[in-house]
Amino acid sequence: MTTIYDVARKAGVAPITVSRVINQTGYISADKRQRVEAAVAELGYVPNRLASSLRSRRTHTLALVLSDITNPFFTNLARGVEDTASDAGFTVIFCNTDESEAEEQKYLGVLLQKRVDGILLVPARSNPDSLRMLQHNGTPVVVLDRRIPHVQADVVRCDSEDGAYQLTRLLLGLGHRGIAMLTGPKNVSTSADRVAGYRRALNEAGLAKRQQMVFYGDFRQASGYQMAQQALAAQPRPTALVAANNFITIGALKALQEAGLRVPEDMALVGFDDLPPAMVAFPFFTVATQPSYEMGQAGTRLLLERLENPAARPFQEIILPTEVIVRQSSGVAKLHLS
Amino acid sequence: MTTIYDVARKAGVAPITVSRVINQTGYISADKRQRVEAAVAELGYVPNRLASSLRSRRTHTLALVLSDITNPFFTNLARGVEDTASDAGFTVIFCNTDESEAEEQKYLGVLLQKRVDGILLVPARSNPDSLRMLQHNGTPVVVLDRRIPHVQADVVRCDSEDGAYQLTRLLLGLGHRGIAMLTGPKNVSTSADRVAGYRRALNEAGLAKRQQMVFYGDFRQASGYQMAQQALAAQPRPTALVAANNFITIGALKALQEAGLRVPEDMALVGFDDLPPAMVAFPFFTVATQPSYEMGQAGTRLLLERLENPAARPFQEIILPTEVIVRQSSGVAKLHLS
DNA sequence: CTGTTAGCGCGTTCAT
DNA sequence: ATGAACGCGCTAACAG
Repeated sequence: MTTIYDVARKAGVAPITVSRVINQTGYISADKRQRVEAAVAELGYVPNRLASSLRSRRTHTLALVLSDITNPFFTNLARGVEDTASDAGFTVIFCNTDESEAEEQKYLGVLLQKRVDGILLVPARSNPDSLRMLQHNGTPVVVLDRRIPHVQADVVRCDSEDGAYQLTRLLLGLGHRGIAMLTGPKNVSTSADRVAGYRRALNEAGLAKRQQMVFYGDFRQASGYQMAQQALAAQPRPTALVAANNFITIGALKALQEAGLRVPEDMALVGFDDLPPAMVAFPFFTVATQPSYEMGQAGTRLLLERLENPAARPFQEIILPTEVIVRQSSGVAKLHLS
Repeated sequence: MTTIYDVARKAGVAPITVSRVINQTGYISADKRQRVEAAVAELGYVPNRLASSLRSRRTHTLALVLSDITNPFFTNLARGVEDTASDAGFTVIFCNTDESEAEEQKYLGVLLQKRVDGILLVPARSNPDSLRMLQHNGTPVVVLDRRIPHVQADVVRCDSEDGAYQLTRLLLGLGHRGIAMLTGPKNVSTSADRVAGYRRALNEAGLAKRQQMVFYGDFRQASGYQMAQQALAAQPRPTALVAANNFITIGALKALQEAGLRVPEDMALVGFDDLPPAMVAFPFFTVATQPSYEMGQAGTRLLLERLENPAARPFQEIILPTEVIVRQSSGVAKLHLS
């Protein structure tokens, strides 16, 4: 493998001069620069970033740790991260935790060993251990999508509470009084915040706690299916469902279809997260949509700033707005029809 | 930052012994192993893989270079890669080329500098330059999803020709004679192979070349939309469309809807690539589906084998089968109805 | 089973 | 504007 020394010899300069040309650092005379560049081309020299990173303590690598890249919400987020990082000359390592804290720990350990410059973390749980470990280690982190209570950190997330509040208000406005919430794990902030928004809307509408129905599961389709079945078995049976993410929404729809119920005629169904237009043949669901690409973008920018200037500014929390898109699945006013 | 020397001093052993404990290489007495592990824990030592990779010439990192992770086909493929790599102790760097050869070149250059152990490449074009460059450099590569003509390499892909053949046969069997193909770029093998399968089916049915209609675009929704409009303007107007991927299919559907045409009554529509069940409210499209997760899995296994044992076996080409799933969008027999 | 020596390829630091 | 010397942290190679 050819090294900086081979290039230096061929160009008749010192190795450090080659280094300076490659990294565009310091001033080099046009003459020597050209000789170096010629030698690089001739030898097909490929700089070894392992060695340079070891010496300079910068890897120009970020990591994105998330639950499941298979979910379009996270795919878009990942794309936002990658585009932004790439523009700044960084590459990105992706890690899927599948919402497992053990996987998360394992990956974070590996990433620290690889000395990534910074980490974008969608925490598997509200447990602060992982984040504390990273902060203790000194690796810059930005938390994405979710909060971790009682810990100071840079965070970029959406307003889950407000999104759920709006969705629930919409259903209330359509005359529904029996509204059930199908959500993810209790100790994931998005899950908890969406429940909170749901409860606030019902409380404001004067519906007491015993008229509030919350089902906890996880963020996958199978769970949505099961929770919807539970909701159908409840007495009194709800007339509307709020699903805490896209996969839960689809799972719930399947359960309703199997039960022979029409949406929205027999049961209204709304949910969090929209699907990209390029994936949907028949847009149907009323949703609270989150700007996932922008979230990845903003998080990466924040992280890159931190790298430039560690501890230059206090921790920041960026909260992006959710937007409700009304389609068919929420139905039209029931009171007036009946 | 604490190093292997700090650990060695604290444990009263030589640095190399620490190295052996950490990497589980060679035999170490239980006594020393425990002392080392205690020292590691006490100091919170995190091995520097930059240094170890520099020395050992292995980074335990793979790269996946693909066109767009936002497409569920590639997302699943990526997940197959990540799961397999992770199980083997490798991390994965993802790169989106957006089908641009320039982006591809740029990324490959960076990856070589980072000394990734191997590369999984979905080539942007059939152009062999990138692959040749990697092979010349000596970095193991596995080509995924697409062929690169006239170059020897490990390849894992699906049988695009056969999938398109089957889809077209299905339409022929339903009585269609005016069948148009909406495909991607001419110089991407999946695009070309699907055209070939389409033509073979039509040829076998005795439909001459002038009765074959092929529209070339790219693999995105907007392109599908435009190609469908062109197909609608053709004389005679086709009665069925074959789309070369999922995004083209959706784009085509939108164009048909805008033109006031019903699918499948006024126009049959079939395509390549299914969407994951968790994303689809109403399964509608008749498709040729590819096992994308398995493709990522198989490709990664092949690559890992190569790393273990460079040049131990000849290049391999694994061709996975496509499967046709019949749903509504292809319609039922027209001849019998009319 | 354990240790010694040396060097992977580069950039920091200091000098001129 | 350019260079010399050194070390980043680790493991290959060899010795015992």
